[in-house]
Amino acid sequence: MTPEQERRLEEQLAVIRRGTSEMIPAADLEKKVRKSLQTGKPLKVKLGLDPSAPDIHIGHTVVLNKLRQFQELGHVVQLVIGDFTGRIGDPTGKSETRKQLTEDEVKENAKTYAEQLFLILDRDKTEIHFNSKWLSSLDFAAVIDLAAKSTVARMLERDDFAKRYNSGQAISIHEFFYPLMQGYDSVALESDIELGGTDQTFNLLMGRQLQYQYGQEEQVILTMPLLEGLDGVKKMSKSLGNYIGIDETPKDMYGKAMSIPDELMLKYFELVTDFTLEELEEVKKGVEGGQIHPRDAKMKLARRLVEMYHTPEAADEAEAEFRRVFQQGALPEDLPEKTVPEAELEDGKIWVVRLLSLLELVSSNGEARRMIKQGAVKLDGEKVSDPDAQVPVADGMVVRVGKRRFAKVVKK
RNA sequence: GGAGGGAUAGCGAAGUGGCCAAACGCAGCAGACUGUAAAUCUGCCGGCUCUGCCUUCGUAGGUUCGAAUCCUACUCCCUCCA
Repeated sequence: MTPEQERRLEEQLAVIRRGTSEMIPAADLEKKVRKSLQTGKPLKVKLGLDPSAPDIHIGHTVVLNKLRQFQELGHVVQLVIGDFTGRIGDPTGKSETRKQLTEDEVKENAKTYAEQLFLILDRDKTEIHFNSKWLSSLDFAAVIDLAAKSTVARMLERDDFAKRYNSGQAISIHEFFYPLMQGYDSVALESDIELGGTDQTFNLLMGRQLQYQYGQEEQVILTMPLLEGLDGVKKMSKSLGNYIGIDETPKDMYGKAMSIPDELMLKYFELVTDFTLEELEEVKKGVEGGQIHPRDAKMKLARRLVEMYHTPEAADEAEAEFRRVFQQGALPEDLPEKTVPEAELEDGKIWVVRLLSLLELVSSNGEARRMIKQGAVKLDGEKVSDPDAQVPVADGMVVRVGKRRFAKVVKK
């Protein structure tokens, strides 16, 4: 290698290392990158995607950002859409068997994925694969052959299998095939590197093992830390509702970012923004040393997120809005308008509870009563405290429930 | 194939004839406070025409003045043995 190549090797490794949780094995990574530099052949970096949840949130971006970095280093990304896996359905959720997807749905989801993914990834350096292409044609003999390449003991090393096994919960046989299928994807694509969250470690390792057994050079595993969601405890996920979607409105994105627990702030800075290492360090020191107010740091985070997925102007607006509504308790810029039919009125008046229901500010009359009793309801800024009150309705009246629910009345 | 255990509100989990619309925890919502939709504290948290009424404790029947609790059948889940 020329000194120039050595320098680039170090450069690449530094970028790759940043923020990663584990590299297995680190030595092989260096070997792969070295070889790529020498031969001029880009590395194939694989990421598996679940086809059933095509809404990307910033938790996903932890891994996606890393992929993007690989692309910037000249490598190629292999996205594997697990359509075959998705068609079988995931058995783990006892309460709800995951919906089995039709081919059309998978296609539709893949399209949605692509749209969102290319907000982050470079389209020209991305291959999209569907794993049904190779998995659906395996016959039973081939499946047995695949199954023979691992053991029950090995499967039980996987954390969630081990837990379920030990606590006497069921594990279906075919669940053992999930890691095998995912691993086989790597064989089919001859991947050099596979990325995933730390929870994927076992599956990723399976890819290594299978590649070895099928006589290929083994892929290197790169795991990224899991990002906790808005609750600060559980992994960010759509089903838990603790996520920030990358296609959310600036206002929501900003607000949600502000609602993460303070302790999580720095992790967000590191994993989901494009702040440089120096900027990161500065914020970290500032917050820890007390020079930067945690709220201001968080506002910076929220701002940057909006800038990344929208525009700086949108970020300005979102911030102004946040200040107005939450810091000053004022009304938001544009209130959703809801109509109240004249027929509901009697002498121009209406029962408050009924009004709140009509405006869809509450989910039931019971809730409306509760809100009123708790002093959360205001009509044009006037608190209403009697659940039985009949109130006059004026065109353009602003109804507010709590801090976040508003409606502007339009009579009809 | 045999034996046993289980199914309770969004989730987890108590409750084994009336005091159960059902403890408790989590999540959620509201209020206070603040430094923000953080943290903390307090309250609420099935529905309704709400000091009362109605519908809920796997499903369908039954016993009883009265059932989440007892009986019968069914469905689903789990464990152990073979």
